[in-house]
Amino acid sequence: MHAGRCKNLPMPTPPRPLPQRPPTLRDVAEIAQVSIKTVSNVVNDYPYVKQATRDRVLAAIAQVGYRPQAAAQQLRTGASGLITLALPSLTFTYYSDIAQAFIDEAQRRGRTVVLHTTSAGPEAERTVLQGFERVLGDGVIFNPLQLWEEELARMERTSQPTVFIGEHLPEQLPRGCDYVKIDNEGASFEATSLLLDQGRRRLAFLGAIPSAHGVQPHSSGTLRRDGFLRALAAHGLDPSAATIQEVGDWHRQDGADGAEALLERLPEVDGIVCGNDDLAIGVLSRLRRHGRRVPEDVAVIGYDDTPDAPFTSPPLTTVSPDKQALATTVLDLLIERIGGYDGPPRTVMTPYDLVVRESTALLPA
Amino acid sequence: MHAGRCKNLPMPTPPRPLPQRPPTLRDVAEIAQVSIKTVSNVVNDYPYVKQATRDRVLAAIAQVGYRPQAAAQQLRTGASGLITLALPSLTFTYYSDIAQAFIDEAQRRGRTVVLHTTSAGPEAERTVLQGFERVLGDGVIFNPLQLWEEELARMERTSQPTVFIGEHLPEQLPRGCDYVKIDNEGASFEATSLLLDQGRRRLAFLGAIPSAHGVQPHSSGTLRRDGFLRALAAHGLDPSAATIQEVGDWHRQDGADGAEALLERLPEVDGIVCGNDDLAIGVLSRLRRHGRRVPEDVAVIGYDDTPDAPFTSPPLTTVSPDKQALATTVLDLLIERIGGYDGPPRTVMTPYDLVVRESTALLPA
DNA sequence: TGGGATATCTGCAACGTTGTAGAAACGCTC
DNA sequence: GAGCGTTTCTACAACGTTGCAGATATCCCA
Repeated sequence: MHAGRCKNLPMPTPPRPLPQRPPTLRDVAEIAQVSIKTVSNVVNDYPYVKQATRDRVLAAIAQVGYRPQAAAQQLRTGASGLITLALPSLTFTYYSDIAQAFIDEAQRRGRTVVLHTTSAGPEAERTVLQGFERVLGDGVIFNPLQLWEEELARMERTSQPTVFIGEHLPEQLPRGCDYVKIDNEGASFEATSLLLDQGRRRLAFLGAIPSAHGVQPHSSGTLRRDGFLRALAAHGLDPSAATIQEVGDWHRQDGADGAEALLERLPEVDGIVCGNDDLAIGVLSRLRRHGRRVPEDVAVIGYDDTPDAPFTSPPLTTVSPDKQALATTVLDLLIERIGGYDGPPRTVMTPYDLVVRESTALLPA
Repeated sequence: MHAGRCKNLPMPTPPRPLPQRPPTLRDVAEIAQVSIKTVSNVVNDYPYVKQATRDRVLAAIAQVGYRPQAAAQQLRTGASGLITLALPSLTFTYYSDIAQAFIDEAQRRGRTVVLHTTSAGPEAERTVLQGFERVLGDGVIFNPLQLWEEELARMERTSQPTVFIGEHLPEQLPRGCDYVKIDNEGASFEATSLLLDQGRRRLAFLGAIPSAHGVQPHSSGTLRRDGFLRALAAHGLDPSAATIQEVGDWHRQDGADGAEALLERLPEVDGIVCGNDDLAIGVLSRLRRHGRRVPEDVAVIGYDDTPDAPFTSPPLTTVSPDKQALATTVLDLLIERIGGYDGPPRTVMTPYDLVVRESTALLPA
């Protein structure tokens, strides 16, 4: 609360408190008695530097603790080494798993991941598409959930190199991007067939999301449901009579709520194919509460093979996408685009496995 | 394999293929017929710009899709708006939860999170301490696991503004950092007391990690164990006779393995306090396999209140750290330091709750 | 001994932005 | 209509780095 200001006192070099700028090439150069450029050459392993000079420079670097400033490098070279990963939310185990896979794989390639989450909704996703408020990273890995297909289809080209992951993107993608997906429909078909082959006939799919405003959120739900229906048809059942249980979202709690509703609609259900593992975990908790035995009375299948799956009660049969392969493929494509490749959009399918655990054990009968 | 080089052909402006640089202030200025600085003034809401000029500039900005380049801003101003979050691994639900909390809170403050994971070991943690290879963000939030206390104590000051979270940091911290912690010991005391008050007497703590090379990894385990032991003593039991079950790490699988070992050592166990929820989930799965009923035969308590906890079988009693409070507190401190504050290290304790669920239900007796 | 290649080092300019200082135009008062 | 303050705009420099084009010095071979 010191109101008065000393207007005329000439402050001799106001001692800048903390923001003591980190050492620069200039500082190193001064100590090593060489030009700035030579220091730069040493840092960048330019071969034509005498060993003696190199040693002197390296010593100076160590002495002042020099580290290159990413901002200046980026300004000069146009590349930041940053990759933006835009996911719905880390509170879904599936996404935190793939986030880790991407971080590891990026670190392995000398790149750093900037994480952005879009659980806020379509507004947040649109921000991602438009390239954020500031030009920051070299490219984006983007898993949209709520994005209107038409919106994406309208774009002529993405604002920066982009690789989409997830589901339900339009056939016709803008220029400047690629798309890596997982065969949801096929995986769901395979999972459902497993139950049908066991003789179970009163199956339900849990995980459809009612579409609001024409938005199709979690459209992986749609694909997985389609695979479910196709499997029914392939086994001679009538898909139009199938039980499709809607849920509010894809968290554990939604699975629990959905299970309550389902048990009311179809008390004799003997197999539930869930949209993901989190839903399945909620389902298991409610089946237990209602005294249904798994797998004796009801079989349950999840999707994602989250780290939880082997430890649920009983351990959960689930579709396991190859997250490592996903990360590798995506980064290959993205870095190629960052490097200047500008061919037409490419679509790549990555593999999955059906991991069979006790929640779908064969009936002793 | 085109070996020959055309030395003398003067290439007239080689058409740079993709890396078409994004529009700059200069481009906008040209279109709007004003100086670069005026565009900058408009972008930064400098008040002394005529409305007509402002409109013209805004139109030009929209026309070319101008977005400021973070790198140039950082170079000029010295601040990037980036905050580095260094965590062990997102595959622990606890860490992915707090990562999300930090991302949200940072987004709310107009800052972006760079995520770095250090599961690779002490080497990776040392890199964080040294400020990484390049100067990138404005500050770090760092949850070390394996860092030698002495190593940190030896530092005079951190290489950039830092807030530590987690456990077992030295009393004497370097300059330039703060420390936000959770009262692990107290929480564990309270959790253990809950079981003792129910009359359970053959308790075990599961989650100690054998220390290798003098390193004290997961030292939260130590604190939580200490609280456990203190509770025993406070209830008139002999802490030196307590059962402490070691585990290899703190994943679900380690909980499962630890439970197997524990059941062999102390078959009559009637209460297990686990180092975290993931361990508890593994424990529950093995108790079930061995036919032990929870909570009738054995009560189980976890730590972290991960999203799994309400959905385990039975739902898990657990200590719930206030992640939102953690994120808020940490960012407050960090941003204050980034802003130039350079006072001595501060230590802040954030609150927790004991969430009682069925895994510790009272015995009907 | 000359000529060309090779090795080692340097200065300059530019990347896009913003702080500073100041020029120019305007409006007001006496 | 001179003087002064306010509004509006601009030029310049600098942040730290690297590509480019050279300047020397050194070496090898004819």
